[in-house]
Order: sequence, then structure tokens, then C-alpha cells
Amino acid sequence: MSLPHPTADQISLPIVLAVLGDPTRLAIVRYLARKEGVPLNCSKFLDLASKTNLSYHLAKLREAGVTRSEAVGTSRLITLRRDDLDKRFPGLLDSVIAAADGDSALPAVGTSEMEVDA
Amino acid sequence: MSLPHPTADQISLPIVLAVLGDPTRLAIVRYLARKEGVPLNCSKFLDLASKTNLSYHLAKLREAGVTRSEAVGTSRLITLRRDDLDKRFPGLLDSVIAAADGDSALPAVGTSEMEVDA
DNA sequence: TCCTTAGTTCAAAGGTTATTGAACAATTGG
DNA sequence: CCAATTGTTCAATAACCTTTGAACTAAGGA
Repeated sequence: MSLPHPTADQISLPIVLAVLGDPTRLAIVRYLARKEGVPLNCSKFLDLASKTNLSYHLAKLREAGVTRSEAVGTSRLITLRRDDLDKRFPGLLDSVIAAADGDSALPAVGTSEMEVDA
Repeated sequence: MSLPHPTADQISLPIVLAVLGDPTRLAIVRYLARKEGVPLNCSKFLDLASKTNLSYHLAKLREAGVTRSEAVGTSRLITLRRDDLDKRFPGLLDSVIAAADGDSALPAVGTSEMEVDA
């Protein structure tokens, strides 16, 4: 873990909610939840935003404590901080993801290129 | 119900999350959840923000579909739209409120003047 | 009718957010 | 070493958010 992350107890509910309130970031989190346990690099999200913009949104998610980013080579391996989020806000992440999955106004996550590699 | 409200299926998850991501609005929702069933007028929230500012935040909550505002005389009676939120996003509201209650960084809700009248 | 109470609307200010392209750094493979 | 790959930083822009005070509307009571 190379980049600055908040500790579990520094994670703030209003900030988490505000960060998840952006459609691009919510899509990133849904994507991560689908592939839970598998660290993904930024390029997996290039269909959601430009490279520059992704860097911005991924930093927001990391700073809020929603994701963990580890530098490996020239890549960043990104994972959901489910353990810390569940400890801090039990049930919240699951109900947000379930709500997103049930919201027909949001694009379905996990089509075509999700399966190109594991 | 006099003011414009979204229908249940117009309620958008990202908008709800973004709206709840503001500390003042989150406090209002916690307050409403504590007094669930009892319609509150705006003056009940004057310890959270100025009258003008409250008008702004309550409009945001109403437009997002989080609250219902009914005009009665010169008052607005405000209630949580728990029925619609639960139908649309099961468990979300409860986990947000529980998370807020468990977040020691947020001020405790429902002290002193909550009991002045029912 | 006049005043008070309850809340909204308006315009302005100041701040933050999202997005972009260009330039940059760092690692890795040839 | 050179070049490609991955991702970040910077500056700029446009949009949106929050907060404020002053002015306003609408209802209710004396």
C-alpha cells in the first residue's frame, strides 16, 4: 500500500455517501464488488471515464476509504475496502450495491469485457 | 401534498446518496427517523441551519424523494418517505441511519429540545 | 385591518466538483 | 539505452453547491 489511505476509524459516513453519490464512482464500486477479491487495475475502468478522469475518481474513492490502491510496477491494484466498511458501517455497502443493481435507471454492470480475464 | 415531489420510481440512487452526503441533511434525516410518523415543521430544525439555508436543504431532500413536504397553513409538515425508499432501495435507509448513529464523529441527534413537544 | 408567524425566493459571493488536454514520472520489455 | 505502457499532476474551465441577507408571500390571530 503506497498511497495515502484513511484508517478504518477515520472513514466518515457523509464523505462515503457523497463519494458514492457520483454515478461514475458508483459504477466503479459495483464493478469492484462483482470481482470482489480480485485486484483490478485502472485500465479495467476505461469504459467509464477518460484516463485522467479515472485517476481523479479513484483518488476520491481511496481518500474516502472506499477503496485500497496498491502500486505494483506501473499499475495500481484496486480493491474494495469491504472489511473496513462493513466494520464501520454494517450493511451499508451491501444495501448500496443491491440498490444500484435494482435501479433500472443505472446501466447494468459486468457485461462483455468483464470476462476477458480473471 | 403541495410542492413537487418525484414519484417513487423517479427516485435516483446517486441523487439520494449525494443528498445524504451533506452533514446538515443527514442530521435532518436522522431527526425525522427518530420521530418517525410525526410530521415535523421546519422550525424543528433551526438548530441545524438558518431559516433560509434550511429551506434550501429541505428542498433538496424533497426533490430527491427523501422527504415529503405538505403545506398546512403557513407551515410545512415534513415526513420521511420511508415507504417509497424502502420499496425502491430495501435496507438502505436503515443502514445509513444505523451507520450515522454509530459514527462518533457525527453529533448525537435527539437531545434536549427533541422532547419539548410530541 | 394590522401584525406576527412560517417559510420561500432572489441575487450574490465563495467554494468545491467534474472534466479535459498537455506534460510528466516510473516501470518494464526489446 | 529506447520505447511503450500505466498512471499522475497541472492548469484551465464550466458547472454546481452552500451560505448569506434582504425582500417577499401567505395564513392566522388580536
